[in-house]
Amino acid sequence: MDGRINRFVREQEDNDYSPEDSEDSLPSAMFSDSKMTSTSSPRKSRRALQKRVVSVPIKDVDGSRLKGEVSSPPSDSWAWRKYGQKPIKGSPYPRAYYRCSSSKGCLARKQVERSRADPSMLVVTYSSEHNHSWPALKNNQNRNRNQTKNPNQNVDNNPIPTATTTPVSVSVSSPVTTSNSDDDQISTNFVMDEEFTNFSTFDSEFSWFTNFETISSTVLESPILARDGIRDSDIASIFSTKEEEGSLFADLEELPECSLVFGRGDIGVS
DNA sequence: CGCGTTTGACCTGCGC
DNA sequence: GCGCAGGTCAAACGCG
Repeated sequence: MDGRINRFVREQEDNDYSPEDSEDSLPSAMFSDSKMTSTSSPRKSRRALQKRVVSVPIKDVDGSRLKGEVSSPPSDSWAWRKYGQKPIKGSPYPRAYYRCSSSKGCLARKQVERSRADPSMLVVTYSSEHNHSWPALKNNQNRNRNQTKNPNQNVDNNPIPTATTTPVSVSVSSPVTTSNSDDDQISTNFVMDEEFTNFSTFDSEFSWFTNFETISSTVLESPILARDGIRDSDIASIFSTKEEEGSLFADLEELPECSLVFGRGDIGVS
């Protein structure tokens, strides 16, 4: 992985979920209530589930390891344990299911699959939130072990971030997408990436996390905004959603020193 | 030994 | 009510 790739993040709040606003690679059924939780956990309405959908370029993932299956999931700061994989109807690519293993009892989960619209992209859907703070070193050690275990396995690589300055774009999105296809949305993302803003970020895997954090607190995709242009007021209104999103992945706010770097605006990272 | 992945079976929601 | 499809469980196994 070269890590210097833009990662296109979309955030959705299922409160406003409608089938049209999902990835076409994410069948509507996945957003409705299902056995998302174990028998020991209260079952939520599928529509009540919060999730974040992230598109991640996988150009750095060599095809030999793919063999049509889900490639390595985008790394973030957490340890994830794969607990299932399913072929998805209509998609040549299976979907992999991960749960957070950074902390016992953490309900955070994510799904990883390749985008049907753009096989060079991975679509990662996060649901639930971490109920713990920054992963313990123990997990980093385990993850490091995983990296060397078997390169063909779907494991998270979670390197200690090295700070570099990389232009990273953030897509802007409204919770309800007007586009009907991934292609539309992705192309919109690219437009926005060029025009909107740059963020300093970490190199390698951590750029992904930076985007995640940034999106969490700021910007959503918006095909409408993308077409009509963005004003400061628009951005400000989008930024104002930070508090509303605070409950989801709230622990991301509890980052260690690196969280300063994740902030918006002019960030100098040497 | 602890943690990971793999994979088939099972459970559940949803559409018809 | 039934069948399908997505999501999860859990046993088996691998790795260091």
